[in-house]
Parts: sequence; structure tokens; C-alpha cells
Amino acid sequence: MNYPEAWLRGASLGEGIASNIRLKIVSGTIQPGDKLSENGIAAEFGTSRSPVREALKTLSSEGLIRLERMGAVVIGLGPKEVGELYDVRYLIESFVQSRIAALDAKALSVVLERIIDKMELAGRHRDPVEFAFQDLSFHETIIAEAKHSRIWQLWRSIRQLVMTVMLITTEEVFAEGEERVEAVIEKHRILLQGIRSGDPEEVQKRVRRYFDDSYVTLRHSLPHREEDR
Amino acid sequence: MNYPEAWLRGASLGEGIASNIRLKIVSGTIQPGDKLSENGIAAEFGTSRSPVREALKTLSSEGLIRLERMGAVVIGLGPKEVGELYDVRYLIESFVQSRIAALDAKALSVVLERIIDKMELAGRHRDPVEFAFQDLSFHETIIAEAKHSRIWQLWRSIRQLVMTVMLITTEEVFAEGEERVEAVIEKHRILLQGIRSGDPEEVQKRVRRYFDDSYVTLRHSLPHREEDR
DNA sequence: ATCTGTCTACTTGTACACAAGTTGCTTTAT
DNA sequence: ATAAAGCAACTTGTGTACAAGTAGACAGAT
Repeated sequence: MNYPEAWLRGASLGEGIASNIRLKIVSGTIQPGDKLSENGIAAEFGTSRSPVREALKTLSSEGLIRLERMGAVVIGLGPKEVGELYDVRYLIESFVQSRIAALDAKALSVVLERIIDKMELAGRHRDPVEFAFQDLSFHETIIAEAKHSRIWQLWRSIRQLVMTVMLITTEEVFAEGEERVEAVIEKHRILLQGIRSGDPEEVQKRVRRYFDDSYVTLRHSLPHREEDR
Repeated sequence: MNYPEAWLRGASLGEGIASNIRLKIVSGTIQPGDKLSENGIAAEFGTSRSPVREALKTLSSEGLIRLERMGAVVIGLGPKEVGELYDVRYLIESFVQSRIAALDAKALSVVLERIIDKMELAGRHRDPVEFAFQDLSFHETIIAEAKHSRIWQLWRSIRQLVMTVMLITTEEVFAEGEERVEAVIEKHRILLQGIRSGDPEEVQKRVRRYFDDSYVTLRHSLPHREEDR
């Protein structure tokens, strides 16, 4: 699997390299414990070390690799780590939803509605890349609504990683058939209804359930990648 | 105020530059909206652009500046942003404390006890730098105990920033007299007692109170920096 | 006076060069 | 055979050079 070109428009070489390596780490092509050298990667991508350094720093700040004296060592993203990533996503969205004023809900729900429409369209067009992107947009839109600088920065620090995980899981969901795709869309509709209701307790319940469900889906679609090691 | 040399031992030029600029931003010497150019900073610190690029990337990942096409623009850290930083600290510690097994509490509390002793010592020696460092260590030790890779990475992404804020507020606390210092230590003792109790509800209550108190302290010690602009 | 085009100075992105330090192997001495 | 010393091939950190692109000022035309 390759990283979608469309997601790299206008990006620097460094960002491109980071995205490629990130995908390799998440998909398991590169395994935990592997060592990455700047020269090696530069040779692989046919660039100088400068963009590679930028990429490694990015991946390090995302917690995917650890920069050491000699070489960067891959931390990786096994089932446990993905679960932990979803812990944080839940923390963020739970916090954010508790902060969204009832006032904003109206305008917000219109935007979210349109994103869900785009997800449906992408589903019909069998376009997992676009689908994953809209899925990400849905959650990002909600998070942005809180207008909380630190939460937003926190989201930015895991955004690319979440995007990559979504890309992989969405590919699998699409491969498993139409009803799985529809189920994902339905989950977002349930979230949206919660926001529309304006009832804080109801919202929290639905967010909680969304991520519980997601975790189950994850356990179902990711682990077999681990087992064939 | 200058960044403590002791906190930069073994650090690269890039980290040093980042720490210096970070302090300037947090203390208000550099203000939101200001533009930083790589060449300018390189000239100021007498280095080449390479370490400066590293520093700017670091500060960007901490959310203190925003990298744009031309120049990096300072986002800054006003009272509102510091409050939001404490929101995130509360989110982290609240989550972490809920995950610490009663088993671990014993060994953990011994370590925390020793850190509090060091805080007392630093208080008697009138050494705010050491005091702030131990304060940071206290919280970091608790967070590490959860052994949660994503939460840990989240902490790492704000660690330097928290350290810098602590440095400044601790200087002020020390300037205000002994009893203020003792009050800070007492707050940590209360947290520790919560952990020792092993009662989840009690722990959550004390964590909540700790950060509520901290926010009040913050409002008291930071805002006047804003007003004299 | 206003609009337009060009030009200059500055910006970042990338490549490359060099220095200092680390790792691990080879060779030599016992 | 084994241990120690030295060497060779790597590593990263930093400095420098160049290319492409942008912003703003200035001059000229309408």
C-alpha cells in the first residue's frame, strides 16, 4: 500500500518522507526495534539528509520512533498502542463535546451533515481514501469547534497518525463489504444525533459508545497483522 | 530571566535555542503575532540555520509558534492559554490516576515521598530552579507509572512547556515568601495521601482540587504580566 | 491619481561538506 | 587462545551554498 498522492499536495519532501515511513510503521512493513539511519533513508528516497532529519523529528514527536545517539529506533504501533491511541481520541472528543455550547450545535450539525453525505458518496464510489479523509474531517470539525488551543494542538500531534490508521482500517472495511461501510456511516449519524439533541449526558453516552465500538472494530481488523509475524 | 544552564546539559544547540525562545515566549518578551525568521534567530544566537530549524520545529510541535510560508509567527501563551494548558494537565493526571493499580501505589508513594523531601530541601535552600524541577518530577513520576505510551507521548509534547511555566511561577512563589512555598509542598502532600489511600474516588477528588487550586494560583501570579503590556 | 508591471531583497527548502564521536572488527602482544 | 589496542566505517550535529518562490517597493503608463 502506498500513501495517497492527493494527501501530499503542496507538502515538502520531509512531510512526504514522514508520511511514507509512518505508513510503513503502522502497516507493519517496518517493525518495532528496527533501526533507521538518516543516510539509509536519504538514499532510499533519493534525497539529502535534510528532509530526512525533518521527517524523523516529526515521527519522533508523534511517538512512532525514538531518536537515540546512533540511529532512530522504531517504536511501532501494535494492537496495544492503537488501543491507547483510541484512549486519547476518546479523551479529546469527550472533553471537546462537553465544551461545545448548545448554541454552536446548530451550525456545527449542518457541517457534519454535509460531511456524512460526502462519506456516503465516497462509499458508493468505492473510494476508501476519500472516505477515510471525510471520516477524519468529521472528527476534526468537532474538535475545532471547542476552540481550545491546547486540545487542538494535542489533536494536531496525533492527526497524521490517526489519518494513517484510518486509511488502513478503512481499506479493510471496504474490502469486507457494503454493510460494514454503512455501519461506519451509521455510527457517525448516531454521534450527530447526540449533538443535535443538545443533551450533555446523551452526548457523552454516544461518544463513549462510539469509541467502544471502534475499539471492537479495531481488534477485529488489525490484530491479524500482528499474528503473522 | 535566563534559562537554567543545568537544564541544558548535553543538549544540542537546537534544544538550547528552543528553550531560550520558549522562555521568551512564555515570559512575554516575545509577543503573539511577532514574526521569527530563521536567519534572524541564527544571527542572534551565532549559529547556522540548521539548529534554528530544529528549534522552530520543536516549538511548532509544542504549539507555541505557527510555521508559515514566510516566517514563523508567535502564537504565545497568555492567561487563557495557560489555563488551557492546565486543562490538559488535569486530563492527563486524572486519566493516569484512574489507571494506577493499587498494587503500584506502595512503591510509587515511596518515590513521591522522596521527591517531596527534595522539594522541601530546595525550599530551604531558596533554590526555585531545583524546586521547579522536583515539582515537575513529581507529576512526571505519576504519569510514567501508568505505562501508557500515548499518554506518555502526550506528556512529552507539553513537558518542556510545563517546565518553563513552572520555572516562572515558582520564581514568583519564592519571591512571595516562605508560606507560599510551603503551601505548594502541602498541595503535593495532599495528592500523595490520596494515592496512599488507594480509594479511586478520593484520588479523583484530590486531583481535581489540586488543579483547581493551581489555576487560582496561576490567575494570581501570571496575569499582571499581561496587564503591563 | 491610480493601476500595473518589474525588480530587489528576503524567505524557506534542499543539497552537500566537514567535524566529532561511536561501534565493532582486526590485528598484535602476551 | 585470549585480551587489549588501534583502526576503519559508520553515525549525528552543524555550517554553508544554492535554487525557487514571495512580498513589497518603485517606476512608468494610462
